[in-house]
Amino acid sequence: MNARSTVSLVGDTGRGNEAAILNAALEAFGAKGFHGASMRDVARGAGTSLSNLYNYFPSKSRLLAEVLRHANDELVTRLHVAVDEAGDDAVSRMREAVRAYVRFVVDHQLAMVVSTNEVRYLDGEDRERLVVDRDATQAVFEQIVAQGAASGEFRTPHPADAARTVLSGLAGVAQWYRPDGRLSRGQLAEQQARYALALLESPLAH
Amino acid sequence: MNARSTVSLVGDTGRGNEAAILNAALEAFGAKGFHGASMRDVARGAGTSLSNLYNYFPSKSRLLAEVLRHANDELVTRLHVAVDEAGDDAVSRMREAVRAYVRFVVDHQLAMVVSTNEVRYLDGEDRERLVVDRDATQAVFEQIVAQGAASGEFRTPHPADAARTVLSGLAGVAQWYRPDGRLSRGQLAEQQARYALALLESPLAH
Amino acid sequence: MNARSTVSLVGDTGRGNEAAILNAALEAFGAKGFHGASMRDVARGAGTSLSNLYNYFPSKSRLLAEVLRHANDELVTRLHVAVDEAGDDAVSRMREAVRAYVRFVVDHQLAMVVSTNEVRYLDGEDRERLVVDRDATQAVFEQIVAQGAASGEFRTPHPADAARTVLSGLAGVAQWYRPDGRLSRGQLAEQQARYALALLESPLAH
Amino acid sequence: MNARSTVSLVGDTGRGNEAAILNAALEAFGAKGFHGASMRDVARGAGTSLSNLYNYFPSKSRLLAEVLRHANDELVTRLHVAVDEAGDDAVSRMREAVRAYVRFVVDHQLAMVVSTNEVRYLDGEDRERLVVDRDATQAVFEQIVAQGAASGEFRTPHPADAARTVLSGLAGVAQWYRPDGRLSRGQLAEQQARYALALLESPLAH
DNA sequence: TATGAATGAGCATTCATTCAT
DNA sequence: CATGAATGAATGCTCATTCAT
Repeated sequence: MNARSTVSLVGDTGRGNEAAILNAALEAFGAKGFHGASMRDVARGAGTSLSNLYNYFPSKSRLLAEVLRHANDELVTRLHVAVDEAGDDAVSRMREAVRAYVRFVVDHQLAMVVSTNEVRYLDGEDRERLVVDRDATQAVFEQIVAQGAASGEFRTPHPADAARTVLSGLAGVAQWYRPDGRLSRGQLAEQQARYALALLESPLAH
Repeated sequence: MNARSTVSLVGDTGRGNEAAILNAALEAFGAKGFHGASMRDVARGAGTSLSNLYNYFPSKSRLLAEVLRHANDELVTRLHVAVDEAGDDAVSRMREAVRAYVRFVVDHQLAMVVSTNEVRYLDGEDRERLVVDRDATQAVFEQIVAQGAASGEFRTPHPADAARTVLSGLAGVAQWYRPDGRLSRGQLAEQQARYALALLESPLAH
Repeated sequence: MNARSTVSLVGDTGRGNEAAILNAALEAFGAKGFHGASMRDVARGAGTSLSNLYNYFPSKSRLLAEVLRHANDELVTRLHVAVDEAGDDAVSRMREAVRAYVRFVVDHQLAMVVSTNEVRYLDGEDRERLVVDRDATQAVFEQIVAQGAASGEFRTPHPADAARTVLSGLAGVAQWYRPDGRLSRGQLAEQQARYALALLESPLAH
Repeated sequence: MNARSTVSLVGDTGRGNEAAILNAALEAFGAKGFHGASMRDVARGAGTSLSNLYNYFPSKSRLLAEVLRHANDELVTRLHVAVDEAGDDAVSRMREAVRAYVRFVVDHQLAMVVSTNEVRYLDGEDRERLVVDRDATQAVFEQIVAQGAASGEFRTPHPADAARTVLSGLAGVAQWYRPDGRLSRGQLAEQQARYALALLESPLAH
C-alpha cells in the first residue's frame, strides 16, 4: 500500500539520449556525490558512450546544473499548483504547500537529496541562477506565513525565519525517508503539515 | 556583539601534528567536500607534507571518520552537560538541549556542515559506528519528548517522529547560518527553542 | 653469421597501439622486472601517453598477463609445428622439440626471460590460466619421453621427472645465452638436443 | 620421513638483530621479489622498526647483497666439503657435488629462489662480486667435468658448456621443488645425480 | 642501538575533456 | 549524433631514506 515506485525525474525531451543522460546523472550524483561520480559512471548508466555526453552537455558542471534545474522546476510547479488549488486562508494554503512538498520528496527523493547536497558544486553563474529559483520556493512559504501572521492564523513572530525553519524540516525529510517506512506517503504529508502548523503557532491547528 | 571567532574543533592531542591535520581536514572537506578535497589540500592546510599525513591516518576515509568522531564527541558532550544541568521538567530540558545544539552549530558550523554532508562517504565500519553515536544524540531528544508526552507537557503524538523533525530543523541551521546575521548566538538559540517547543505542541511554551 | 636481430614478439593486432604497448611492456619488464618497471616506462617505450595504456589494458597486472600469453602462444605454436613435422620415433621428435625450443629462446630471449621470472606476479586467475598453458608444453615433452621409454629409445626411468629436468635446462638457456656467443643458433640447438638425449639415456644418441 | 623443516639461512651473527633482519629480508624478497617487497615488510618480519634497519644495512640494495652473499657462502661451503670428501675419480666427485647442491636447494629453497631471481637487482659493484663468487661454484663443476673428460669418464665435448647445463638443471630444481613431493631429499639428490652423469655421457653411470 | 616523525619522489590509476572519424 | 582513442593533470597512496632524540 505504501510502495510507490520512483519514477524518472526527466521525461523524454525530444532530443535523443538527453533524458537518459539526465536521469543517469541524477542516479550517479545521488549514489556517489558530484565529485565521487565520474562522467564514465553517467555514460554507463545512460547506456551511451563517454564522449557522446559532451554532445548534450558541455561539461560535468553544466550537467549537474541541468539536473538540478529539472528537479527544481518540478518542485516549483507542484508547489504552485497546490497553493493555487488551496483555499484562501493561510492554514489551508500552508497545509497544501507542505503536502505537495512532501509528495515531491517521496516521489523524487534522489532528486531532493542531490539538490540539497550538491548545489555547492555548481559553477558561479549556475549557482546563482538556482539560488534565485530556490528563493522563489522560499518566497511561497514566506508569503503564506506572512499572510497568516497578518490574519492572526499564525502567532509566530518573524515570518521569514519561521518559514525558513519549516522548509529546513521539509528538506530534511529527504535525508531519512525510506519508502518501506511505517507511514504512507499521505500520512507522512499529514504529519509534516501538523508539525509545520504547530511550529507556526496556529491556534486552530490541533 | 554578535561575532564569535570559530575555534578549532580539535585541540592538541599530544601527538605531533595530529590536531593540525584534523583541523585542516575539516576545513578542506568543508570547503570542497570529501571527494573534492585532496589529501594534498589537507597537507597544505596542516603545514606538513602529503606523505606525513599517512603517519597519522591510514587513509583519507579514516581521516574523515576521525574528524566526524571528534565533531560528534564534542556535540554529545555539550548536549549531556546541558541536559544534566537543566531542570527536571521536559520543557526545561528540551529548551536547554536545543540551546546547546544551536550553540554548537554556531561555534562549529563547519564541523556541523561536514558531519551532515560527508557521512555518506564513510567506509562501512566507520559509518556504522558514527550512526550509533548519532543515535545517542537522537535518543536524548526522543527521551525528552517522550517524557513531555507522558507528563502532558507536549501534546504531539509519536514522540520519536517529532524528535527527529526537531533535530532535522536544528541540523538545518548549519546550512544557512551566517555569523554576521541579524540574530546573536543567544537569540538564535532562543528562537530555535521556541520553534521546537511549539512544534512539540507545548501549551505553556508561549 | 651468428647475428639474428631479435624481432618483435607481437605483430600488429589491428588495434591501434596494442602491439607497440605489448612489445614495450616486454622490453620494460625484461629490463627492470615487473615491479621495477613503471607504466610510465612502458608508455615511453610504446610512444604513447601513460593514460592511453589504460584504454588497452585495465591494469599493469593484466598487461603482464597478455605479454606472457603472447609469448607462450608463440612457443606452443612453434613446438607443435616442429613435433608434427618430425619423424615418428621418439628420438627424432625429441630432437625437433628441443631444436624448436632453443630457436624460440634465441629469437625471443627477452620473452623467455620475462616468462620465467615474472609469472609469479600474475594475479590469481591469470596465473592459473598460464600454468595450464605451460602444462601443455610440458605435456608435449612428457609424452615424447614416455613414448621413448616404451619403445626402448630412452632408458631413463620416471619419464615425467626426466621431461621436467630437460625443460628446466632449456629454460635455463635463456638466462645465460648471449647473441654474440661462440655458438650459432643452429649449433646451440644441436648441442642442447644432444644434452637432452643423453640425459634421457638414449643408447643411439651419440 | 620426507619432511625437513626449513631452517634459517643466517644464524646469530653476534650483532643484535642482524640475523633476524637478513632472514626477514630473505623471506620478504622471496615472497614478493626485491622491488615488490618494501623495507617496511622486512622490518615487520624482523620484529624491529623501519629506521633501525639502516643501523645494520645502509640501503635496501646492500641488504639484498648481504642476503645473497650469505646464501652463496653456504652453498660454496657445502660444495667444497662434499667434493673434498668424495673419492678421486670424476664420477664420484660429480655425484657428491650434485648431491650437496640438491641438499642445499632442499634445505634453503627460498635462498636459492631469491639468488636466482633477484641477482639482477644488485648494484654494479655488488653484482660483480657475486658473479665472481658464483663463478667459483661453476668452476668446481667445470673442473670436475674437465677431469672426467680427460680421464675418459665423461664423453661429452665442451666441458664448460656441459657443466653450465648441469648447473642450470640443478638451479631449476628450486623453482619446482615442493617439500611434500613424491621423492625424499635423498632420492631427489640421487635422481639429479643420475641425470647429470647421463648428460655428461658417463659410460659407467647406468 | 633503537625509534617515530618527517620528506620528496614516485607509483598505478582515474579524471574531465578533446578530437578525428 | 555517436564513437574509440588520445591526453595532461590530478588522485590516493607507498617508497627508500633521513634525522632528531
